Amino acid sequence: MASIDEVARRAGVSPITVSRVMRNHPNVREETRHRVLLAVSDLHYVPNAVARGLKQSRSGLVALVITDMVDPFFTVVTRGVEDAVRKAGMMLVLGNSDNDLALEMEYLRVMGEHRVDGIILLPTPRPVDFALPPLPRSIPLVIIDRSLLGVVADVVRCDTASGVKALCRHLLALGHRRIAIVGGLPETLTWQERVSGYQMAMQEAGLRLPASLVVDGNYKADGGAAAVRLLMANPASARPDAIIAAGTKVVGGVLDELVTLGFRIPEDIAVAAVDDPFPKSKFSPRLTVVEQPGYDMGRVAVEMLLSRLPPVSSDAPPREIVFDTTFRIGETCGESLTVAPFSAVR
Amino acid sequence: MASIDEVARRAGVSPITVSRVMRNHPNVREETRHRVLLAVSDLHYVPNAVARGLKQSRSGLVALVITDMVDPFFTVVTRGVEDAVRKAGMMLVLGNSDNDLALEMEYLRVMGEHRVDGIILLPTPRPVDFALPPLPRSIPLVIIDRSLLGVVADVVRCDTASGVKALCRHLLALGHRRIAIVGGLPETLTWQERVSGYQMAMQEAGLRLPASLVVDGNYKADGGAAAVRLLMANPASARPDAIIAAGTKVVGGVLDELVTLGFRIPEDIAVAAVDDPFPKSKFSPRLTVVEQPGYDMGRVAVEMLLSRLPPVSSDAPPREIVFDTTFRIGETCGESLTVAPFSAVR
DNA sequence: GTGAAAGCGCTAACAA
DNA sequence: TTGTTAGCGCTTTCAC
Repeated sequence: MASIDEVARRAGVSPITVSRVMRNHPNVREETRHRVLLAVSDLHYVPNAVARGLKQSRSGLVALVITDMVDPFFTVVTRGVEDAVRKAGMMLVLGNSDNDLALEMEYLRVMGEHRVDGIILLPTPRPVDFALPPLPRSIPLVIIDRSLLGVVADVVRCDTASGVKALCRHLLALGHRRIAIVGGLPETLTWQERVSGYQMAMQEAGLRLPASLVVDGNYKADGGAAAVRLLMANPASARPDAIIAAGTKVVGGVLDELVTLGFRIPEDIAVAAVDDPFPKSKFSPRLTVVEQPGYDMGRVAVEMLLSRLPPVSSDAPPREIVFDTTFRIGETCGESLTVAPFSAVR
Repeated sequence: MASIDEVARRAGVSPITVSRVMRNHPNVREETRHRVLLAVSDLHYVPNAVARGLKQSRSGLVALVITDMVDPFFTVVTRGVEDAVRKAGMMLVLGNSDNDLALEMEYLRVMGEHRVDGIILLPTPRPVDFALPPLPRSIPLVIIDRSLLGVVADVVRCDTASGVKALCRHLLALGHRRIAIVGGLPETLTWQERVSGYQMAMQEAGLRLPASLVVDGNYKADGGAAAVRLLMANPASARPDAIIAAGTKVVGGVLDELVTLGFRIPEDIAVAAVDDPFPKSKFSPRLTVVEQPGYDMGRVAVEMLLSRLPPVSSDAPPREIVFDTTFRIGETCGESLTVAPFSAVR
């Protein structure tokens, strides 16, 4: 593998001149530039970004540590991050923590060893008093989706409290009264936020619902299914007439379990969700959802990160950017029983 | 940011001793090790993987250049790759080429500059005679999902020809005769393979179907929708009675467009697909599909790559590992008209 | 417009 | 068991 010295020798110049040519430095005579480029192509020279990174103390890498990129919402967040990172001329290093705090810490450590220029973190749930170990060179950190108490970092998140509130109002307007909300992970602010949106809407409607209609989970499908079994085991009068699922995976478990138990949607029970596991699909079931703008959240997280990096290197106090959800009416709450866009299963 | 020299000074040893401690080299006295670790923790020392990489000519990075990680099949491939890379103690660098050949080349170049230890490539379609530019240090390359003519590399792919053949047999057994296959991208071997599986099944059944039942696309939703419009614009007798969609995105467009045009599935027309956009879902529409084992394909691609890296560094001739598809019967081909697991839309 | 010298932080090879 | 020397490939600084 040819190095800059070999190129320099072949072109009859010094290494620094080759360096200047490779970086399009203006102060190079046209004829010299030409000779250098010839040698570069002769030797198939490819600059070594590792050596450059060592010298310049910048790796050109941005890390994304996320819980699970397979969750449709996070997939889109990741894509938004990747596109923005590429447009900034950098590369994305990816790690899935799988909601494992130890693994997340391990990733942060290794990302630190690799001297990534910045880290975007979608944190796994943790004890509230859990401190983030110091990152090398105090690498800039942007937290996405969830907040982390006691950590100095920019935050990009979405106001799902309002979203869930809107969802509840919609369900109430449709005549539903015993509304349940299920599947979020205790200790996460996102779940607390969604529950509080739910409670605000109930209070506003003057309803006092039993706490048993709020069922914790783990943001996964099995938690949604378990919640359904729990709720629907009640006598008919004590069952919910609507269920709000806290996330994309949860809603899958909820729907599956309701189907398994023989309940019809929306005739027997309405279902709504935060985020759509089947975005862009026109066919059944078209879920009624509030959606977070995952792609833009990823994009903006990168922008915030870049503003903390040279040549900008803002040291302004941490900012928090809060997106709004989008409300999209589907068919799982009974709004459009007269429409039959899909008849696959009869 | 503390360097190894500062740690050495503080611990009263030489830098190489610190290096030995950090890498758990055996030849260090317990007492010395202790002193070093103390200094490490005092100074919050984090080894610099960039410097180490420069010295050792290994970056500890594996690149995945993929067309679009948002496609559910590729999402899972990516996850399989990431898990395997992490287990090997390395990091994943990710790039989405978006089926843009120039962007793919650009990614390969930059990955080369960063001296990634290996590259896993899910190639974007290209002219058959398109040559891959040389990678620096001849970085080991594993090609996944598609093959690339004229490139020396290991390949991991899936026998979708057999899968599609099985799908056709199934449709034929159910009484369908005018079977169409739609949505693959011309010039890709995957599409040629799927069409050939289709043709084998038809031949086997003694059917001679018009070539117009094979409709090219771009592996995206709009291509599937366009194919449906084209096919269903025919008089009823010339329309297909079954459509096989070539991929996860295509089947979305196919279903949507059929619904929009007012066709019922499966009463009016059967639909089947290669890969399931809604994996693991029990509710409607449960698609009849053949599935590729994306996670394992990603995992095995990494294993093949590792076998080309030190300390193994096999230089055996290129290998090709071919997975089988899994056949899963759903409800979109009319197999279970009597079952009604989901009634969201009536 | 071009180059010489020095050093980023680390580790391989060899020496003690 | 520990240290010395040298150098990975690049760019910064300063000189010419």
